[in-house]
Order: sequence, then C-alpha cells, then structure tokens
Amino acid sequence: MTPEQRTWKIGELAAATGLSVRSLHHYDEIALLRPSSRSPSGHRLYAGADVRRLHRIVALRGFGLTLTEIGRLLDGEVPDPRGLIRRQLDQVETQLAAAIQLHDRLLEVLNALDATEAPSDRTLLNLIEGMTTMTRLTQHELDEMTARRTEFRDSLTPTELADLEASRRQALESMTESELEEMRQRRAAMMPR
Amino acid sequence: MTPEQRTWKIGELAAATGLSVRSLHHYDEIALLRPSSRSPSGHRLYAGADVRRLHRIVALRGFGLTLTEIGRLLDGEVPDPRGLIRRQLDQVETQLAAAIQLHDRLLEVLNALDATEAPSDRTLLNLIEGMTTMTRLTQHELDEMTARRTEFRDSLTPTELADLEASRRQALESMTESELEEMRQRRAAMMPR
DNA sequence: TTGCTCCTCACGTCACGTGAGGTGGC
DNA sequence: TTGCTCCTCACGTCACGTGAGGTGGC
Repeated sequence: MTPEQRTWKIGELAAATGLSVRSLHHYDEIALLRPSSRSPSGHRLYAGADVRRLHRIVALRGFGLTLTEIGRLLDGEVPDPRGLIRRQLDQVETQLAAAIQLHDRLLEVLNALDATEAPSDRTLLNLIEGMTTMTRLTQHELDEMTARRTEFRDSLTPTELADLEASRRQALESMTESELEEMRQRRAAMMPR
Repeated sequence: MTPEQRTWKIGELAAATGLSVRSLHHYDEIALLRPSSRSPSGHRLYAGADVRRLHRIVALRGFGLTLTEIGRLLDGEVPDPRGLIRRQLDQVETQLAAAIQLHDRLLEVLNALDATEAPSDRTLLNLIEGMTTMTRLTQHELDEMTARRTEFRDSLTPTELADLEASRRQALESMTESELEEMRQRRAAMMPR
C-alpha cells in the first residue's frame, strides 16, 4: 500500500540517465548498484531508491572518484570524506600541472613546425629530440608526485595543515573578484570552441 | 671493424633510461623496439641504433602519443605529422578544460565542507548532490568533445584553417611577454609544492 | 510471426606490474 | 654453490564497448 511502486527497466533507466545499459550491468556486477528486484523473466527492475542511489553514483563519478571509492562512500565506509576530497584535489592538481606542461610543449613544437617549410617527420623527430631534456611526466611519475604530496600532507600536524589550507583558500579568495574571472577568460580564450 | 660495437643488456638499458625491464619487454612484444641481436643464451642485446630509437620513443611518449602512434611515426608511416601534433593539442586542451572544471568543483566542495562542523558523509553527499546539475564530463564525453573539435577542423578549408591557427598563435604571442609569465605564476601559485 | 528489449557469457582495451617457474654466467 | 640477471608465460588493472547466442512480451 506504500506509494512509489513505480519501477524502471534497465533500458528506461539508461535512456533517462544517459548511461549505457552495459554500465548498469557493470554496476550490478561489482555490486555498486543492484536493482532491488527482478521480473519473473529475470529482467532487472529498479525502484525509486535505486534511482536515487544511481544519481549519487553519477554525481560522485563526476568528481573523478573510482567506482570502488564511490561504493565505500555510499555505504558509509569512509571515515574521512574530507580527506578523500582533499586527495582528489591533489591528484587533479598534479594532472593539471602535467597537462599544462604538455600543452605548452605541444604548442612550441607546432610553432616550430609551422615555421618550417614542408616539415617532414625527420624535422619533427629532430625537434622533439631536442626537447627530450625537458621534464616529461609518465603516469608513474604522476602517481609519485601525488604520493609525495600526500606524504607531505600527512607529515603535517593538524594545526599546520589547517594553516596551509587557510592560506590556499585565502590566496584563491583574494583573487576571486576580477582576477579569477580574468584568469578564466584567458583560459577560455586558449580553448577553441 | 666498424666502431660502436658496444651493446647493452636489458637491465643496463633499463637502469640507464629509468624504464622498467618489463616496459622494454613490452616494446619488444609489440615490435616497437626489437633488440638487434641476442646473445647465444637468448639474452637481448641492444646496439647503439636501438638506444637512439629508444630515446625517440621516450621523447614521443612524453608528448602523450600512444605506442602505436610512436611506432608509425618512427617507421615513417605518418603522412601528416603536423596534423598528429595538432590532434594531440586538441586532446590536451579538452582534458585541460575538464581538469580545470573538476578542480574548481572540488575546491568548492572542500570549502563548503570546511565551513561545516564535523561534516559527515551525509553532508558530503548532500553537497555533492546539490552540484549534480553542474556539467560533469565522462571520458566518453571528453572523447566526443575532441571528436567534435577534430570534425570542426576537418570541415575548414586549408585557408580557413591557416587563419585560425595564425590567430591563435597571435593571441598567444601577443601576451607572451609579461602576461604569459604572469599567467604561469598564477597557475604555479595554485599548485602547492 | 516480426521487432524490440532483455539476459548471460566472454573477449578486447592500454601500457605495463607482478609473480611463477626455470636457465645461464656479456 | 650462491647470487644476480635474464628468459618466457600468463593473469590482473579500470570501466566499460562490443559482439555472440538465446529467451521473453512490465
């Protein structure tokens, strides 16, 4: 007699959320999202609670968390969610630094290439070889950077950590007004489309 | 009687380049870098030419190319290296845009979390759920963004393309002096360590 | 009966990491 | 003989994509 008896079949849910049916199968397999019932013929039937859980999954996925982390978070097995987000932030900053470097190097190569008549792949290779000494970051090195950051963080006392975060927030907030917007404009200008 | 008879064993090469032995095994497997000879007992022996090829591989890998692309480039099977670099640039810009967005969202969540007393994961979930409507990018969507960019590019005439690139170069060059440096400073300021 | 949706395997992806089990001495 | 390096399989990773082959009608 409870309301909300409506259920969704997997295809309906997929269409509604933009996920693939295969993704929902996958979430079921890894026990991240199991439909609360099945039809007599074995079809997955998702109830309202399932749909709400799915929305959270999608949101958290948008934050770059792995499906395992999402599962633990949703099941209340994460003692320090703030720490989780902080680690995410560290990781993204590491990636960002690497991407910016790579972006700059690619632009340099492209400029040099454009300055050359009929650039052959020989030219390209010579160019690139000339840049070999520049810092290049592999996935492994990225992981290590992130690890070092985390390590550094963990070496701080709670007070020091609080200070560090306060100062970063302040740095960001102090430029929030026009500068931040300006920064975004520039970034946007660099991105075609 | 030619000079340069020196060869390297796989462990020596790995130690010298910082790569893992397994990576070199992998490059051999996929025919990206096969040692020019083997010892009687079957040990891989890398000659000078192999080492030079490896240096190029490492350099190109630093540009985010896949091993397949690197192989084709080194074997002269890429008709338009400039196009290859351009596509790389597009991809990196797409990633960059996504990473910046994610970074900003994570900061927001962290700030909101810090403003709360004893934040539980419930708090976190509510917060994040409130942001669900924000643009979130999956890998698939990123791929599509890059695809659209490439598509857009391919729809241009050579003249239009040249104009586009010229204007981008100009935009970058016009701010090269102090502005570009300033931009880097700001970026650096946002990155702890 | 014909579509359309659903089901369960199961292999492939990308660049290796990580043992397992065994041989050789650049 | 004891290490150390080398060898060849071969499974695992992460989040699914992509068929294959078959059943059911929320």
